[in-house]
Amino acid sequence: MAIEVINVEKGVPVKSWTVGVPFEDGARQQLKNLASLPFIHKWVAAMPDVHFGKGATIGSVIPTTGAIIPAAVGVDIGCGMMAVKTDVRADQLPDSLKELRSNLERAIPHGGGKARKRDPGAWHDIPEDVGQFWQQQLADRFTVLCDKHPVLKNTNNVKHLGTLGTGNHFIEVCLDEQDDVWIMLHSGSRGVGNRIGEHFIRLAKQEMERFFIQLPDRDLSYLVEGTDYFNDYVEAVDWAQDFARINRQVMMGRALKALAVTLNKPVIVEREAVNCHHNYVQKEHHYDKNVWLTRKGAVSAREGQLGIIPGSMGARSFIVRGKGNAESFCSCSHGAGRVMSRTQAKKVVSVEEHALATAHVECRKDAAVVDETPSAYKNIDAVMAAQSDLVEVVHTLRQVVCVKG
DNA sequence: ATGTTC
Repeated sequence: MAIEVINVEKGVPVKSWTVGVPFEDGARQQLKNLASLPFIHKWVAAMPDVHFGKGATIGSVIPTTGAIIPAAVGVDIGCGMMAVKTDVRADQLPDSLKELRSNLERAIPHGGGKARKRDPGAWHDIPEDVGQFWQQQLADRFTVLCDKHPVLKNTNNVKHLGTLGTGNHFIEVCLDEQDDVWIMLHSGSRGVGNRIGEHFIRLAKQEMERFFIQLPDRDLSYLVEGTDYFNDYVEAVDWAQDFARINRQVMMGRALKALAVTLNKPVIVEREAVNCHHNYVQKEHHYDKNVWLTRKGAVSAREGQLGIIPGSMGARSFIVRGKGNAESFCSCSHGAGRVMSRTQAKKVVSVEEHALATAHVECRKDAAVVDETPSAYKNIDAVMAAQSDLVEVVHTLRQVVCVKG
């Protein structure tokens, strides 16, 4: 399998799994900027869905030693996917999927802004299961974080645990090649993760000024290992990643319940759930060194490890198994990758075109979701072909219901 | 992506 190598003057190379999936010059420059930093271990890896993003390129894998770039992790800390296979078969689903969609929409707070003015996509009263998860796994550590960083206090935190959010966050009902029914969802650490991200991005920028460090891009501001801010960030980011994982777990429980209520029968989960981040940083070992591995829009793909690569609304999604490709730092893409921005998509694609492209899916087809239309994304088949040495496809899923945030 | 807001 061919990869593209971009050599960077006074920096490490960029190794890019983008043969057959061209990407824009802006993203290329961002990758070069990253590769020019003095603390990158070996090289920067770019996945086939790579595209321009704030801070660092979406679809990049960044191994660092002695520093972390908070803006490379971004503000949607721990954003990722969860999927389960159920014992339900396609022919057991009702002819009209409208009721299933509305049951899912009722079971899981979603959306924001005008849709719910007082409590945008949040719990009004905290359900018991949510309260328990919070108390058992998140509450104490959050108190510690707030003591050191009071700016984290006035956030929605527990009120957002088990809620979907907005934008490209979604819940889907899909069918695999044997017509077995899956539930798949995409969400992150919501408002509180966002606050953590923004806070430490600001601190990193301040640190750069304090030490007179010049960078090709202020969004590459970093925290230095050993400093208090670094230690606090590692704690906070780890907490937000747990919040995101639990968030998806809570929603999955509720989605399965909504499916059971709709079918008026118990629903059994047939295979172990896959729950993977695609926007995160953690300690990993690569090429004889312990490094901080930032995956911004990339999924871990160690040998045998299962991951989820969603296509766009109306396209197919994939359950994949990692091949443990060392050169990619054991990673793969996190989706199809955008070819146009949200604003551009809304300008270029009509509501009618969007409705046509998603005709086979029970989903919203109004102007507000046109930015998620399939033609705003790269061709998922080309993206999968470009990473055939990173993952193998275990299941190909097609959506039948999609709830957008 | 989020929260707030014009």
